[in-house]
Amino acid sequence: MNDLDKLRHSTAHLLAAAVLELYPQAKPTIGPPIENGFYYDFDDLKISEDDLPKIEAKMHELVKTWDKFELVSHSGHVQNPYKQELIDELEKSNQKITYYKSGNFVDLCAGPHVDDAKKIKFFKSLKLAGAYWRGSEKNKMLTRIYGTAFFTQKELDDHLKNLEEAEKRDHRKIGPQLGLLMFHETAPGMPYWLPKGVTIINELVNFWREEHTKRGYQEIVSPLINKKELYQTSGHWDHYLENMFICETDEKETYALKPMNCPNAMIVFGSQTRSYRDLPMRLGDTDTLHRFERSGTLNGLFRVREFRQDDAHVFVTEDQIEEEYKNILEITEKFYSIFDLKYRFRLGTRPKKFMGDAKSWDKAEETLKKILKESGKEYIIEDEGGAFYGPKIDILMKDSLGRDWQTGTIQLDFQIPKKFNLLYADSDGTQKTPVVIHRVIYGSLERFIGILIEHFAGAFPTWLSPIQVQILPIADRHLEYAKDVSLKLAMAQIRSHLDDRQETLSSKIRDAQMQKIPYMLIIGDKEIATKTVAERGRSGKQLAVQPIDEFIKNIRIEIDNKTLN
RNA sequence: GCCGAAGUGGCUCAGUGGUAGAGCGGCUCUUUCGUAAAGAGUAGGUCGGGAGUCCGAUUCUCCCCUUCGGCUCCA
Repeated sequence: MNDLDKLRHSTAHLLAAAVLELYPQAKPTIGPPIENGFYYDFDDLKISEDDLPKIEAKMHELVKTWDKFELVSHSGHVQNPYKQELIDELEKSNQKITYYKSGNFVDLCAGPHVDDAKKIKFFKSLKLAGAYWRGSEKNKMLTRIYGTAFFTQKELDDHLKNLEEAEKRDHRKIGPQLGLLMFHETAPGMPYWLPKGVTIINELVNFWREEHTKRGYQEIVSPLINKKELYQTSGHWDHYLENMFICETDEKETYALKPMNCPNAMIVFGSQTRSYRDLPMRLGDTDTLHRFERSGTLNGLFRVREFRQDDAHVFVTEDQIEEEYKNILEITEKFYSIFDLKYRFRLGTRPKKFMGDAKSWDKAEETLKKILKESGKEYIIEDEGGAFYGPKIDILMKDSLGRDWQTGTIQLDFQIPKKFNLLYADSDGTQKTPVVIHRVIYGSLERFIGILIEHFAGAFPTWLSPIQVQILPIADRHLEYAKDVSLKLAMAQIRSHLDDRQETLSSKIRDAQMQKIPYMLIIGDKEIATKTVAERGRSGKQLAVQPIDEFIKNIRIEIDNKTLN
């Protein structure tokens, strides 16, 4: 444990001590340090966020009486079933049971702590939450208090300031402000994409389509509603029924709204006899999916019930797995570097509830590990984190608040092709089952756009910006020339908007600036006289006064190269 | 789904047991302006929905919906 973690863990003890002073009936459970802070969970503690300042004040008061963290041998907690459960487990596994005492507060604890309690000085309680005992939904829900601590006031202030700054990048705030999307209470978790948001979706999909066509991908569109038999065959009905939208009809058939594309891709592959010469067969699609996510999990664009993926199913022979994975990792690097996004990989291994035999799982996991090692990229392993049909490599990203989200995923599947009896004729004349690689690079377009909004704080690179150029005539007599400029931009397929309101130039600049439009073209007497436009960037910088054709030439290059700015 | 919190004009937010208020935005008029907000006037809200208590509820109570912070889950 590093020093900061020690400090935070010690602060968690102080928090528990303060809570017990104020609420003697509360039962402390556990209180570890975490990334950026610590928490402590209590049972029988009914408080609201308004009580946090009171607890914090008590902590400041108590810590004055604290000196050192002493290792003691006796228990301070009588009648605490949570602590007792931990003690019983430690005894069962013959582990040492230790307690730490500071002031009058004793806690079951493995340590370590800061050497001097006086170091606990710069801390803050942050928020209140519910959390299940030992992380299981079957257990009782406890009251969790989150807090953070630092060694200096400045570090604490900086951290709190960063949190505030991050909130300003929140896609749920910026997205609607920029007119990209909205939500309505009649469709929880299902975004309405407004014209500007659709522009971004289309640009992302166009880019996806171009890059994948080059690499031998073909595109399909398949039914959004299918009979439940399709999902019984794939195994999804058994594994994910509670997360599917079901459609009842007048007839006996039960249908379900498509929650993922794989079964339909299997149908397409199986619709004809296939040869090893057809492989790898790469079938992509961007169909709309619906998943009935639990209400409490919905979160802006990051967790939705309706979304589109930049999906593809690649049918390969076993020999082709490695090379195909490398191709996909190359695509991943291309797609993320173009936005300057930092990502890392996570390998998910065989889950408890899995399909197939353990041996082929082991083999598949070994293959993926080898590929990850060779990629040279940072990766972590999540035990039992695979899909029910195979191990997977996820792409992880952080949002503005530092929360982890999965975007892309590349999954290996030996099982579902078997379920669909997929076959191809091999070179030796025998029939074999293909392996499928399920892969998305953006992940869901919704989540990816959420990440992009926060990453760029709304100031998208020009190629993605819904409006690339705002034309600002200074007075009405400049309107006619401004319209000519507007037309020229349109001819060059540059998205522009002419601000023809009777407002001052400053006011128009302010509005364009707040909409994060990459370029403003200001048009007044001078520009008309010299047949030019005056360019202003959203950074506030005044750029060249130049002929419109020259501006178009430059911005065209920037757009075509997908330059970051 | 669970624990906790919030919901007042398009947006940001005041406010009260006696039938709602500001700024911005919108609209109209005036202004024709040179790099982040010109001036005046005007419209706009069944105070998230339903039920209850009360002479009277936006305000108090209960239920529901949506959203937010977490937990759990995530093909």
